[in-house]
Amino acid sequence: MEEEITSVILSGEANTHSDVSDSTSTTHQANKRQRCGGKGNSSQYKGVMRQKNGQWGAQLYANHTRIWQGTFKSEIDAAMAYDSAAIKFRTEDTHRNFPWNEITIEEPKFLSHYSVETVLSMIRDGSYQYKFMDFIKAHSRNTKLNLVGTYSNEGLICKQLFQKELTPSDVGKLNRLVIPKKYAVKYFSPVFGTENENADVGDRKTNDVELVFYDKFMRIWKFRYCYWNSSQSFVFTRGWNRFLKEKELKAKDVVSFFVCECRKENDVQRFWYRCQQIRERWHVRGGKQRSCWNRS
Amino acid sequence: MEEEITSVILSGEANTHSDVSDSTSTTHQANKRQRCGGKGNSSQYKGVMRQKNGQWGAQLYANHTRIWQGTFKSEIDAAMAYDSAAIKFRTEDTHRNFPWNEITIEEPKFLSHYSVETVLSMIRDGSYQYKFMDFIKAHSRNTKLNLVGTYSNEGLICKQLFQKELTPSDVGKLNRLVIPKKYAVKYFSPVFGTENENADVGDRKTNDVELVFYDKFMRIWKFRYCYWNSSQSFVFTRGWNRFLKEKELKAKDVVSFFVCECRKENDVQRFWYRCQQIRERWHVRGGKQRSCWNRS
DNA sequence: GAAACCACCTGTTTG
DNA sequence: CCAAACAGGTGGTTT
Repeated sequence: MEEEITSVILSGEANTHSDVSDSTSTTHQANKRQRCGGKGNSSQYKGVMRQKNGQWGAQLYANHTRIWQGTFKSEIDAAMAYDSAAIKFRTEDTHRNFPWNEITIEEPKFLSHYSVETVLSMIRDGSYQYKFMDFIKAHSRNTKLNLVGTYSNEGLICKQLFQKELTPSDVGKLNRLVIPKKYAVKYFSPVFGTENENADVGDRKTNDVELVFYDKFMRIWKFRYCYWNSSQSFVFTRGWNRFLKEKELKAKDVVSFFVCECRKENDVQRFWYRCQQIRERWHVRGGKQRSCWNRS
Repeated sequence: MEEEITSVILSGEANTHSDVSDSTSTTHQANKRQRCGGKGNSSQYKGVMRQKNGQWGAQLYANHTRIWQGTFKSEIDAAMAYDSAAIKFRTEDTHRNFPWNEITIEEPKFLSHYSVETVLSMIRDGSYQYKFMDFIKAHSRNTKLNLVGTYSNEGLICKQLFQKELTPSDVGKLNRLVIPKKYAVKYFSPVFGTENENADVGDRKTNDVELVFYDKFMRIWKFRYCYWNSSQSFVFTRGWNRFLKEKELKAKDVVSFFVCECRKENDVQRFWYRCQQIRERWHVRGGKQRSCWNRS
């Protein structure tokens, strides 16, 4: 029984029809506000603070100088940006927001290839995580990708929401995953801003959001989640193809979705979605599991 | 030589991308205005009058009470609605807009199954013709569908526009009939609203219209007629499959299109398209003909 | 120019 | 039985 854990963090951001730019754009609407123990503009993470516009800023001090890593829609993103910058600007044994794992342990080596200016630039424009993961992937070939199953998810409590066995269409060229309606309305309705049914405040309901996940390697995955009027179905579209390819998903693999809470030093709870794929291609007992989280 | 005459009336209505509702909706744009001898708000048909919005209303009086059958995009539809209601609300020998034929002769029996309220409701929401034709189909089984060829088309003068031998693709699963370009531009250009080439008046050219036909049984047929940029071809799409199945069309059957005028008591002319299918499946002299009309 | 993406479309299946 | 849902498609547009 082979098992692979892929942690994915999701953040929903609404796309308007007039804003279909790439996700690296900063013009997207902010995430849905969530009062997850927010005490003013503070954060549970070091170097992270709430911005007036609802996003999260990351900064650190080195040599009595404030170094700004930029603003992020996700508190997690900001905390990770802090960690990355801390490796470059401070010592490796400085305080971190996230414990070292089999991925981040490679980060100092990755960072050594770039100047501090380049690192800051990559962090700010959002390309950092992609490039770091490319680096990891390139090097994981040498280690035969045996990174699977070694993730320590202490402090993480996950509850499965639903799962789906992938159809040939889900893994085909249609670049879409059909989310069964009952689960979509049950778990993903809020991301459309339709949780408030009597939306008479001109809060134009959108049925087009981008869900941002991170896998267990903190690799970022973005799925466009939308509703197709014509077929009356809920789907993941943009980004799903890439996920299929990289994870080598096949028909009859099973994707499970979870919601998780992450407990840190204090008792602040963070809510996540998590998805997990169980490969059952040969109808034998063996399988392969991946999982991802999705922050609501 | 078997012959089947299928009369089809066409009305074009433009689809906008913001209006993809079903055709029973009343939100579609009105048909292209046509000055076919319209004297104010009058109609050549009894009980039919032009509405301010360009549609056609139908009403009749029974027991000194005005009974409103609703508004219709097609003058013909309104006239037929009057006829149907007249059967229910008046005597069967009252004045009719259309002479009794082998189809409408069954209409009193069909109507006897419903209350007057139900009949009016069906007429108004557009479901009447569908249900009546379902009734006719169900009963035509008993008569072995020998309704063909008995249609009297007095007052109807048809001129063939073109014809096409159906290709395997036309009758396959592609759900489209390719309209040869020379015929499309010659006879169907107006329905795209591109007859006015220098359309600088903001008259957004559309290449997506729904053509509504009625067959000889006054059964409704709707074809989406559009231009495919990728293949630079004019096609019937939505609705074509249903037509194929019901008419049991096969490759090498021939479809002919006509334009017809319908002369009534007065000399008002109505223009129609008419299409006709000639079955030549076995390469023998025998064939089967159907025809349909298309109102421009 | 290819691949991805998008907004539709439809025939089967099914609770 | 039938409307809803969805698996499996389309042409067109963007990247």
